[in-house]
Amino acid sequence: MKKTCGTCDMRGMLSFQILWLLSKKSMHGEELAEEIEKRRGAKPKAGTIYPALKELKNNGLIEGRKDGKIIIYELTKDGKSEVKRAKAYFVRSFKDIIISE
Amino acid sequence: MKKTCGTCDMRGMLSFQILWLLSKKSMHGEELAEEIEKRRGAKPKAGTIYPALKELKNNGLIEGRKDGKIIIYELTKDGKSEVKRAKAYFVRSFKDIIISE
DNA sequence: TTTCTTATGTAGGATATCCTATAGGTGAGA
DNA sequence: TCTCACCTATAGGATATCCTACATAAGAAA
Repeated sequence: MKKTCGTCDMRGMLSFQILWLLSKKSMHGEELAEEIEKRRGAKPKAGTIYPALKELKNNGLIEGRKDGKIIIYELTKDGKSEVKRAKAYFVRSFKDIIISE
Repeated sequence: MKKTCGTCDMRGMLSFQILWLLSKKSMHGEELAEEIEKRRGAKPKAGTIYPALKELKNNGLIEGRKDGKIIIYELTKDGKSEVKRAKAYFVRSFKDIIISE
């Protein structure tokens, strides 16, 4: 994923954004990448998105079920509570930036 | 700064948050660290905040003026336009997370 | 069955964030 | 002047993100 923001690449948001997207709708990897592209302007590469999904799966936050050649990921119970926690932290940290529209 | 969020450490937001804070009010390093602590719950250490300030200065986005023993940082002209750009990117990327309150 | 396309996966490395630990500088007050 | 508190600063390294490049798998279509 290219550096879209000159000042800061806003790393460390990918896993959070994936979790949040999955809390709205179960999706497969490519679909997630496209949703992220809509928001960030750059599409995470395969080598970015799949390792991230693997990590989330290893942590028990998401699980995948095969559907033909694609794998649809959804939040686990732990994933659902984690996304709540993480979102609360995110909002607390950055809310005033967004509401200053 | 400790990992406050289990899922993701939300790295890469520090420089942006500094720029944004300075767009509201000129501040010195310690003050910035305290403002960030209010939002994130953890205070960036000296070894985090000063290298970040140095980098922003090297990039011509902020400048410091000595005032006794403290150095008050403020945005340069470039810094002001950069914070606008970066904020637009941030809002585009994450707005729907916050408005889903 | 062969080819094309799409989705998934991994190895290896570049880069950036952020930390611990340490040290220097400056003003305040005894 | 001497100490104390606070702010600033840097070296060095741990860690995590994200990439490029390559490889695998599986359905679609000729």
